Amino acid sequence: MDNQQVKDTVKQIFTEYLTLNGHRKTPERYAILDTIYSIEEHFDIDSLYIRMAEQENFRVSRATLYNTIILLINANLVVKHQFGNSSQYEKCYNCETHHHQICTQCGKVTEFQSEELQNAITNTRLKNFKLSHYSLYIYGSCSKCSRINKMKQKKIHNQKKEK
Amino acid sequence: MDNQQVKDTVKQIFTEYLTLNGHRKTPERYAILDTIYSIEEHFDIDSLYIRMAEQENFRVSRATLYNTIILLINANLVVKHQFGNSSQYEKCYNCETHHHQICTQCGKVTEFQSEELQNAITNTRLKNFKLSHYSLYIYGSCSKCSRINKMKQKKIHNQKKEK
DNA sequence: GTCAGTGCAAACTTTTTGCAACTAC
DNA sequence: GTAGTTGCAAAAAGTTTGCACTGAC
Repeated sequence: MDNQQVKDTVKQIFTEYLTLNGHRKTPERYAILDTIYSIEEHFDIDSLYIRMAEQENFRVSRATLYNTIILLINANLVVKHQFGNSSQYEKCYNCETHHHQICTQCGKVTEFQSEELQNAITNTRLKNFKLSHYSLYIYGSCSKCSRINKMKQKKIHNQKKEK
Repeated sequence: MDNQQVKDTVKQIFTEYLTLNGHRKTPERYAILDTIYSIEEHFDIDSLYIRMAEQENFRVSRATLYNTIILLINANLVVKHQFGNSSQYEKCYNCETHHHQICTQCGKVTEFQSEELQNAITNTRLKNFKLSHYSLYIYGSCSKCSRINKMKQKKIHNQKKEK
């Protein structure tokens, strides 16, 4: 499925969702959906706001962005993440399930896929709970920060030797 | 290990951490650690603040709570979670690893354990990344909200029949 | 005695809310 | 026409920061 096909499909899904729930089909809502499905990474409300204004030339208020994002989450077209200071969002239709690695030192977030993990999680039997989606955040040190740490430790080691 | 033993041990660990990193051993820091290890569930800064003031009779400023929590996270004695609006924290020494179920409708958070899942995650080979800890958040509907949803759907179904 | 740590208030950031104007239905 | 949406600005909520004072070392 190419990008335009995905955009058309999610537009359809969103339209159905809006109709079913008695919400109006405003140009703002479709413009926001379209922009989100042009973004490949995570984004927060502020960067979405700026992107829409600068790249798409479409001014919407932040309040509308917050409102619309909630609808999109309920329609299962967007997922919300909470690492760092502000909430991060991500399109989720037709996207591979992925997991997140978060470096606790530099804050860098990278993604990785693992079918095994995915299966292990979705096959877990949950008591009194109906799974809809999940987020796995793995915290630790990225290669860059690990290297810096090693160098620091070496430095301390050498200083002790000098004494 | 009973509760007091755990408290003593984490106090030791914290003392080591403070010494090693050239931080001072203030009464505030130990009072905060002690309070946190009296709390069984998740908590946020505000509820910790209130609990310390009301139950422990120990006034600390919120700023100090934020500062100290960072030290405790670095000392691996507390973990930070981010669901809902404010950051949630949790003691983590001598605690079973657990995973979180979050109801997307009522926001209720419950915990569950699964060794299989735990093993699947910790055994995952990560590229260029050194795991220190992780968080798994499973979103969906709790039994209560699932029941409400079913009733709603039934109602809609019946209404259609009437027409 | 010195400087890290604390308390307080102000500042800042992110998100929510109230209200008038607008527009999809 | 009407009620759901939008934009704006103000408010709220959570967190960080600057500064004077305190107390651990």
